[in-house]
Amino acid sequence: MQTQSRLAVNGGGSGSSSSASEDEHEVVIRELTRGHELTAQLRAEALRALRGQGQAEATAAFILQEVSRAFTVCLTIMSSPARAPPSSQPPPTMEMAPAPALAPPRRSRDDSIPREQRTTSSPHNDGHQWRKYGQKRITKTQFPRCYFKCSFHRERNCRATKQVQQCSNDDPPQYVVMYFNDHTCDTAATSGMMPLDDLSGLVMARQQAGQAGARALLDERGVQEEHERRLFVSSLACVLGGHQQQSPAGSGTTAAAVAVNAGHQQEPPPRARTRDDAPAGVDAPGEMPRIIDVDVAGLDVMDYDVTDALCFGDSYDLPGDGFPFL
DNA sequence: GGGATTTGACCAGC
DNA sequence: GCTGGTCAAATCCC
Repeated sequence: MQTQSRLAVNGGGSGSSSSASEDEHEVVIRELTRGHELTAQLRAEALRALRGQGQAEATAAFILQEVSRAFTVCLTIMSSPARAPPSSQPPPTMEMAPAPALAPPRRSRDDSIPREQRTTSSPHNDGHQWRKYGQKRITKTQFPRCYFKCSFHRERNCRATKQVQQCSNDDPPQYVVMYFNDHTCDTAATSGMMPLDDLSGLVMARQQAGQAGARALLDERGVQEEHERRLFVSSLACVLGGHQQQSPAGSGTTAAAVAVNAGHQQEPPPRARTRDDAPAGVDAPGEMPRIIDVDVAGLDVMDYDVTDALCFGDSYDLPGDGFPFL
């Protein structure tokens, strides 16, 4: 995050006083808070103005949701103790530059503050691919906690992790999902030929309903989500390009959607590998800059920026309760 | 056979 | 020493 980086540089390397850093820190938090509030107001106004306009309404809602989410993430990071302005710490020197670690450092308990936390009945539906790497029974809790890493943890050195813990036996059961570290893989579920939901939910589902039931669930959801995914990509292309493209019966794809889908078929993403595979930091062959060739109105649409999250992110349930940050 | 999941062990913080 | 987070060998599944 650039703001963080600048602050870190200014606060440490310039030799400025700690009080100046504190002021700067407060200003950043205040401005972020104001930005968050204004975004909420803008969203209300936009949705009122675009009410009943279908795709435009959904797109505006999604974009503003993402803006709001960015503010939330920044505020969470800036408010965490780890980001507190230096007070009595000596100014860092050049020798304090991060040394190459021999082993990936474990997360200290001070860093155990999640960048995001939510309670949901569908912990799997967050638009990313996760791989379970552990499960632990936590004392004084009824249900075990499951630990997930981004599937691209090794390939792209993505440090994003999440923890999923069932918190109630309601129907449907509720899960507390905590997210740690941001995705650096720049990859959401759309990039994969994997099932369109990530596997964490299936893991939980398998534990509860048995594998046969989970497979049936996957098949059913896969068909439905594939259909909805195409509709969303189609809608996005229409909105961005100002085109009102007819959807062929049963297809629901546009030229842009076809381009997206064709691209993925030509370049199937590398599947998640085991620990025995390529060393970390080595990109898989065939990786390419992640710009989807959506040739509408001359726009290049970064896949995560819009299309991924629109198709698979939290806003997948648009326009219902998919706006937890507003 | 390859990849994902399970699960006991290990490690670090408190 | 206890607890939570992660590792990695074993196992499972397709």
